[in-house]
Order: sequence, then structure tokens, then C-alpha cells
Amino acid sequence: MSIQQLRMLREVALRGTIVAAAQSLGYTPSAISQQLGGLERSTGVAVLERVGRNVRLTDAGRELVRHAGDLLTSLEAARTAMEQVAGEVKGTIEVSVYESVAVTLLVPLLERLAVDHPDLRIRTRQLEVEPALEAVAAGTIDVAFTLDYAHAPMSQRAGVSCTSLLEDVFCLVVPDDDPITSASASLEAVADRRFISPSLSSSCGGGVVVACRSAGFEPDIAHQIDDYPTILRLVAAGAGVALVPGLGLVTPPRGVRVVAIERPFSRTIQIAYRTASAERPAVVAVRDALVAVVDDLVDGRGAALAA
Amino acid sequence: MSIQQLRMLREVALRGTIVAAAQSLGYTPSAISQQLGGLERSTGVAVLERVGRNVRLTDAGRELVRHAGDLLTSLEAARTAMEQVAGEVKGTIEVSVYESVAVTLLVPLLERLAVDHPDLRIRTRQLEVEPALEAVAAGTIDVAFTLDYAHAPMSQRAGVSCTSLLEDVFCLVVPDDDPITSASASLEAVADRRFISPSLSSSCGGGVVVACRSAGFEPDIAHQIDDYPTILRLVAAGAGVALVPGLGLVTPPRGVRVVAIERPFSRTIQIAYRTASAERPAVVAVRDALVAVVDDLVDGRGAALAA
DNA sequence: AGTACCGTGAAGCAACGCTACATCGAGGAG
DNA sequence: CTCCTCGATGTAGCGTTGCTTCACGGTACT
Repeated sequence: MSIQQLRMLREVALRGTIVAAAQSLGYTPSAISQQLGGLERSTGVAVLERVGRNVRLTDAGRELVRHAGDLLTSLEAARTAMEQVAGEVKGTIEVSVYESVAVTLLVPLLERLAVDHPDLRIRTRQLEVEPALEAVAAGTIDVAFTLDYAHAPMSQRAGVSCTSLLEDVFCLVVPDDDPITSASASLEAVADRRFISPSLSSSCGGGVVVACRSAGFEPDIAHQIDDYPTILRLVAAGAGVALVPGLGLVTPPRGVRVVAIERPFSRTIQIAYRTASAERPAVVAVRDALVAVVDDLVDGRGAALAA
Repeated sequence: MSIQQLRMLREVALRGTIVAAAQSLGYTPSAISQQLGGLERSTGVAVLERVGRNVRLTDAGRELVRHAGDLLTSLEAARTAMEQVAGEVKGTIEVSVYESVAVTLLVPLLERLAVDHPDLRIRTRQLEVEPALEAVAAGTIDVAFTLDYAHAPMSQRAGVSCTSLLEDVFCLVVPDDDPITSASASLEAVADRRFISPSLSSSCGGGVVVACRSAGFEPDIAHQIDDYPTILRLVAAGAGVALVPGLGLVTPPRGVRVVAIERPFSRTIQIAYRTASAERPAVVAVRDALVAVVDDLVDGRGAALAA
């Protein structure tokens, strides 16, 4: 009975089918099937039963899964404790980033870590918020960037902790030649404009619609584009206005003006990590570095505004 | 970081040296060294440090060992729980027997189990009491027969449970033509005889000496022999008298008489097993079968005495 | 200095774990 | 009912792992 087998069993229990578990863990279905077969052979207890063309856990299998979760987190807790007394920041950390976060936070994070902890390797992957949280829980990802919108609070799951990095306030972005010239404006002032927004299925796009509705109008979304640099270009070209979070505005292109919203709404940028690995020196280093990066960013923005 | 690596690390921590751990787990030292090397490589944390020609755990290693114990028992608890809901008695159980127990209890145990649970395989090994307890704790042995003498109480260890099977009373065994003809006698009556006894280093031989001393004399041990059938033969041949536990007397040879001791002393026959596996159906089956065997044995002896 | 012994590394070999591919069997669509 | 899809599972093959054997370096004990 190996750790690997328990991991696979747990994943099958979670996903429901072997193919899904295989995909989630990055194996072929055959590998999962063989490992679980080996588990059944070594213990002499049937763990799966075929039902139709699917597979289902037996009572014994469910009982094993119940313990497997604790076991896997205990294992990681053990490793964390060990690394903690060793105290060295090294090894490799798997990070997942979310689109708009990548440019603004990831790059300075990597720069800072390269200086402070040269023995720490960071590998990154791009994932949506929900898959990222699943990957964190499964152990594929160590640290995930996530977003929390007021209208779509992030799902919580057992064994995963979060820390908030910053409150990312949305601003109204208009073309240079827009009639609105004040430093701030109410959303109602642009109720009849055409909007450029990320796709509504994403939480970012959803946030825009929710904000407009609570301001009393349904936005006319003329263009659905998922990355903020392009959105800003479209605004500059006069295709419409956009509601863009601060992180999308660190280097605004020419031709646009940023206008504060009078009753602003925001999202919180968070990182998620397993509670069992929260105190790993490497994870602590990433977290600390990120907080420092965010501090720099806020200071920089403050300084820029002052100038 | 695998279970195997944790097991090996724990054994090294327990035994102090790599060779000892290797011997205890049935591997070569090289295997242990390589596995622990792999552990250090995969975690990036040094677990061992060379000191002289030995090796010592680092702080990180000790921390890991602290968790490893819990992890391994959790793993077994998981397996136990799973098998328990499955409810089937199958698989293989490793049993260790102690010399005198083997004939009397092991054979009827195997016979009974073969009938009641044909899918259960029993493998046996002969081990002294202390090594057996260690093997139980280490997981090499599932069920160990052990003896508990009043003068040498069995060492207790964490995670290992015991159940007493029977109180095994010592009797005096004399040749047929011995002057003692009564059904019972005091130890003092044989103070000046020559004794045949198991070696004093064993707890059985020690028990004999302690009993004689508390009766006020130092026994003259003329022959040190470690198995009871031979001892009985020697008694029959007139080489001396012996103090023999009941289990050594189920089939006494010709030429000897069994005499009860007036202030009898005894040992308790126990079985030891890991607490985490106490409720495994297979372990439960062995335990239950043994209790039944002992019941039969006592009944049979009672019946024999009555006849 | 000699010797016994512990830990480690290199070579070799069996077993393991994975992928790719084929097969079986169960639904679902026509 | 038949075709087709899809999930699970075997089989062959290949790279890797994990062990043993053997040899070596280094330390302590005599």
C-alpha cells in the first residue's frame, strides 16, 4: 500500500471516474487502473466495483479514502516540519497564476526571489481560479493566485488556506477625448456607453455586469476580450469604455484616461496554499516576497500619483 | 518521500546505525543508505550527518522521525479500518512463536484456522520474546507469542497491545523411581537435587532460579538444555529433576512423574500485536481462534485429570 | 601499524510503473 | 436493432527504481 496508490484512489473518489482522475493527476487511465489493481491485490480487499461502464468505490474503498486524506496531509505536515527545522529556502515551488496577475505580480516576484533565495526554483502554470484551487488541494500546485469578487466569493475548501495580498479597485477607463474630464465619476454617467469587458463567464466580466446593475443599468457590452492590455488598446481606439482593476492599469497605454469611480467596487487578490505546507520555508519565502512586492507596488503607485 | 523511506529512517533512528537498521528490516546497509540518500535528494534537506564511523540524525531528521511514527501507524489504522468494513478474513499474517509454545498452541491454532478461515495464510518464525516485540512494533510480525514472568515483566512499548491467553503453572518433574511419591511437594524438598533447566539467560531458566531462591536455596543446575521435550527425557533418564511449565507437559514421556508445587509459580502466555491492527479481521480471527484453542486445551487437561 | 567495522559508491539484475495500443462491455443515437 | 462512443482494463514494451554484490575510504580500537 503506497502513498501513490492512496493519492490515486482519493482522486478517483473525488472525480468519480478513472479517466478524470488520470487526467487530473497527469497519467493515463491505464496507470490508475493498474495501481488500484495492485492496491486491491496487496490488501486483498476490493476497492472499486464496476457499475455500468463506470466504476464506484466500495464501502471499504470509501473508508480507505476517508483515512487517505488525513494521511496525505500528515505526510505533507511532516515534510513541512522537517524543512522548517532545517530552515533553508530551497527546492521548487509550483505556482499557478491568473491572467491579469501574471504580468504585474509574477515578474517582480520572480526577480525578488532570484535575489533573496537563489536556491529556490519557481515553476509556473496558468490556471483559472477554480481549477487552481483544486490543484492546490490535490498537491499539484503549491501556491495559487486567486481572485475573490464580492459577487462571486471564492469557494473555500478544507486544508487550503488563503492570504489576501491587496484590494484591487476597479477604475473607469475612457478615451483621451472623452467628455468626462473630472477625476472621478459615477457609473451612471456611462450608462449609455458601449462597454469593453472580459467574457461574462469569467468572474472579472461578471463583476462588471454586477456593478453596472447595482448602479441601475444593464451595460451594453460591445466587445468581449479577456486580457486587459488589449481592452485598454480598444478603449484608446474609441471602441468604448471599460472597467479595469488597478492591476490592469500599472502601465496604461497612450490615449486613455483613468477615472476613479465614485462608489468603487473591487476584487481581492489572494494566494492559496495548503495549510499543511503553510509554514514550509519555501512557501513562507514566496508569501513574504509577494507581500513585499505588493508593498512596493502600492508605494510606487502612491509616488506616481504624487508626482 | 515514500513510506519505505520513512520506515527506514525510523529504523535507523531506533537502532542508531545503518547496519543495525538494515539487519532489522532484512536489507543490506547499501539499500538503506541509498534510500535515505534519495530522501535527502528529493527533499533537499540533510537527514543524516556522519559522525566518526557512525551516523546520526540531524535535527530535521529527528523532526521527520517524530512524524513518521504517527504516519506509519495511521497507515496501518487506515488499512485496518478498510479491512474491517470489508469484513473478510483473508490475507497473510506473520506470526512469531516462542520455543515451548510452538508445539502446544501453534499446531492446533493452524488446524483450527485452516477449517474456519481457509483464505487466511499464516507464516511463522521463531523469535525470542524481546526481538519478537521489536518485530511487532516494526511491522515485520503481526502477532507474536510472548511470555511474561513475574520476575521479568515483559517490556511494554507504545503502539503494541497484548492479550493474555493462559496462566502457565510450573510443576516439578521427577523420575518414576523418585522418593517423592506425593501428588504435591514443596520446592524445599528438592533443594539438594541436581536440576535440569533452560539456560539462565532465557527468561524460563531465570524463572527457575528465582523460584528456588525465594524457596531459600540456590539450585544446582547440572544441565542447561533449551527445549522441554529433551529436558523431560533427561529427567526420565535420572539426570535430575526439572521445573516445567504446563505447556511443556501436555504429552509427558514415560519414566517421569509430574508433581504439583505447593506454592506454585507461573508465567503468563500472551500474544502481542500492534494496536493499530488489533481490529483487523485477520488478527481478530487469530486471536479468537487462539482463545478457543486454549479453552479446548484447559478443558482437555481437566478431563484428563478427571479420568 | 594492524584490524575490525561502518557507511557509501558502482555495476548488475529483477521488479515496478508508466505509455501506447487493443479489447471488452455498456449506454445512447439513429 | 445497429452503429458508435466512451470508460475500464488487459498486454507488450521501455525506462526507472530498488535491491544485492562487491569494492573502497575512513574511523576507532588494540
